[in-house]
Amino acid sequence: MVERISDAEHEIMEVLWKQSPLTATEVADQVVTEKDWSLQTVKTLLSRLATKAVVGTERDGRRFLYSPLVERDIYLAGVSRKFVDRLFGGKVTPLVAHLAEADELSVDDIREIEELLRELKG
Amino acid sequence: MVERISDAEHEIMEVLWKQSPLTATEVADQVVTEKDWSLQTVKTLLSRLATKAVVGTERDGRRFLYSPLVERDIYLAGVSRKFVDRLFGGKVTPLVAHLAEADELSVDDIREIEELLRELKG
DNA sequence: CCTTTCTGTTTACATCTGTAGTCAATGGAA
DNA sequence: TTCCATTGACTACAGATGTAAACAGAAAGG
Repeated sequence: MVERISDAEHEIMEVLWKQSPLTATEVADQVVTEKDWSLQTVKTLLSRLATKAVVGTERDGRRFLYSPLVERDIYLAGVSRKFVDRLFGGKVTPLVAHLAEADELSVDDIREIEELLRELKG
Repeated sequence: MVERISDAEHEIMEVLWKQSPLTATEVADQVVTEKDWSLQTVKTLLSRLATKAVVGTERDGRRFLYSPLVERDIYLAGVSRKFVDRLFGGKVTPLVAHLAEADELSVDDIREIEELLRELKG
């Protein structure tokens, strides 16, 4: 069971999933292009993630190098599951239906998903 | 933009979406079959939802009748959108792919979704 | 050597959440 | 009329979260 990751923490994880290991400063540099957090904030988030054992630390002289300990896929799977369970009674179909009705699905999306499903069956 | 609804609040909303208007006690009775919350807790959650203008109140003598002010569909659409945006870069296909890979999709699910997509195109 | 600069650690603090307890008014039972 | 049960309002309080400042040790520059 992966520990819960908050929204802000998730931003940090995305950076590390894209590239790692990174120092706190490097993470901050990446993240700052999106959000406007101070270096301190990024450090706090990294500590919290380290405490949760979601990122690992490796000493490099006087500083740390941070890397994810949880794979993005594993994490996403868990989160998706919880999401679908909570809002759609565990069924994916209503979710897709919903996104479709809300015009969130383009024709291309539909084609893509159909293709995907075909592969799944094959 | 619908105000953020917390997990506990969402439970309450589900009850009201199923049936409304209801008194606090009635909501508590419904909800208690699932969760084990005290009446007080339910009342607090109802107040918070009322403050956020997500449920409306209508006086009925000395008590209130509560009803949702936000449609379930609208709410779900918003939440789904945010979810897909945040975790899958706004694309639904990766989400479906993900659920599929995690064996979350049964053959029946796949058939259902295909059917749904067919209708969408038609 | 002393001062500045990195970097992690500690502390802070407001807001949100989950989960109630308490209070005061009020309406119904006796 | 007196008292109890019901109901909303107010208060509480710990843990999570977002957002950081302050501090302390080390490294590097002068």
